Amino acid sequence: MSLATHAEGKMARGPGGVTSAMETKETTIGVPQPFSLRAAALSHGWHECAPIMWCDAGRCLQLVTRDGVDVFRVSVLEGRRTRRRVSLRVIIDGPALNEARIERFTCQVRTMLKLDQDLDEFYTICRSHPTLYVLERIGAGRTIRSASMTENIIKMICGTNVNWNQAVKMINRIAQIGPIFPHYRNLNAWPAPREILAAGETYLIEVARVGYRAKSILKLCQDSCDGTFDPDALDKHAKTESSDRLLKRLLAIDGVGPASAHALLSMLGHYDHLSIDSSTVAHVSRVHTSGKKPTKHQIEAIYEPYGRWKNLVWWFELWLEWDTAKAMAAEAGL
DNA sequence: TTCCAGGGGTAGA
DNA sequence: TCTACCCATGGA
Repeated sequence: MSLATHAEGKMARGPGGVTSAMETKETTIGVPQPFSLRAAALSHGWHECAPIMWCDAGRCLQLVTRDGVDVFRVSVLEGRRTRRRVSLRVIIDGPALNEARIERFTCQVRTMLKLDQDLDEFYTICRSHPTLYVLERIGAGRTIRSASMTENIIKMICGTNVNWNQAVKMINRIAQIGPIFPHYRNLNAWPAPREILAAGETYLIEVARVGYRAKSILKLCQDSCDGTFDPDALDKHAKTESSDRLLKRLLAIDGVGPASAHALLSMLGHYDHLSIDSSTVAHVSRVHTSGKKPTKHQIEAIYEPYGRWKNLVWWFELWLEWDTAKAMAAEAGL
């Protein structure tokens, strides 16, 4: 891991109002090809939701994150690209940047972009797929998530039964509960469960406008604080448990039903359960059933041949219909 | 005004 | 297990 560093003139406020010098440090992560940071960042709508941002002009993924009471900005850019590997530059701004913190934030980036997942088998499927064969050329195939599963679950609950723009507004208003990174547009890190609890049902309903979802969000935060349920332990379970076992854990969460649970399962790197929602039905109707509304069983049958990659196959079939994906395909000469 | 969106919970059959 | 209905919200 290479490391470059310099201290900036700015000061950051620490515990008890004590200030410490803002620093900037940079490290790199090597990613095997095929990989495009832009394709991963724009793989679905999470990049529109604080504290994650994508700057298309600068081709930069940004995250406001925290360690204890300190708040940091993490910027990720593509560096050197060879035939085999892409180098990612990870630039961290914040106070008291020691090795442990840099390692912690680098791990967050790896988790968000699922960089440790081997997609060779998925790309083999894509090569003989009528539309997905372009993914390898674009460098697409990885989907973005938030580093914390607590954050992913709350965002998923906000996305139920609303159009996406409305979900983004709910999520961004919840994010405003979190501590501010004062040196860059006053953006917030994602709030801890205890901070959401402190903001209370009044904030969630009257400010964040999450409606009936407030009770589910507060219960998740309460269970997390009590130690009754640790959402972030799901990442540990995902390494050893079957998808069915993980699914049971996810479905036990208030406000998480089959569609959300299957999407969350994908965030944990398990793609063997289809996330069937209104967009799935619309996509399958357009692409597979000649405009006829398909049943759940028909959708399952269509994607069954893709085995443990079925949810990733369906998602990227839909993704390739988006204008951003079409533009990336055009740039790749496809 | 009505419908619906990147659904979930619950009651009743 | 399946179906119907209700749940807040806000854009179209």
